[in-house]
Amino acid sequence: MRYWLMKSEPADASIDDVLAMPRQTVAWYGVRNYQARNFMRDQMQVGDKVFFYHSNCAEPGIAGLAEVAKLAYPDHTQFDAKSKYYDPKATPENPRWVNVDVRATKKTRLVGLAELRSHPELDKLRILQRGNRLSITPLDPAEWSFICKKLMKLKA
DNA sequence: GCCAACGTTGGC
DNA sequence: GCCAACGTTGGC
Repeated sequence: MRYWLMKSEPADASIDDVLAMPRQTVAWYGVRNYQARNFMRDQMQVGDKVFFYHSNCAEPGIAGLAEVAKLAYPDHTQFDAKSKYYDPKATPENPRWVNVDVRATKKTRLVGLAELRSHPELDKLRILQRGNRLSITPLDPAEWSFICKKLMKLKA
């Protein structure tokens, strides 16, 4: 079992949006970064735990809990010429991009960047490193459980 | 909207 | 294989 933080732009898919979907599940399509793709393709297992992170929005931070619901499979948007995620170099015989399915399990209070940064225990968190832009990053178990404890408290 | 940081592209 | 130019990310 591994632990992940996955970024989503709330304008695209917020935690509320995903919780409102059938089976609270969404295909995590549109990842076009090789490192993030490789995490999904090579490491994610059904049942892996996920922090659902809101990025590029007024209040960036962890907004909910989720889990991996389906192993990686070809991202259908890479074949769709009308999609903004279309990749002309990808073919069904030779897909370049994959996605997992993610099931949202719970909306949490929002734990913003400033709060995350305030804890020395989270110094190594990938999302807090300078210049980090990866949309999918692993957490170690200690980081996961530390943040979970924070989420259970009402305030920072 | 700004801009720092980073990834990708493509000419050579 | 180098590296400059360009595009994207994402907090502020």
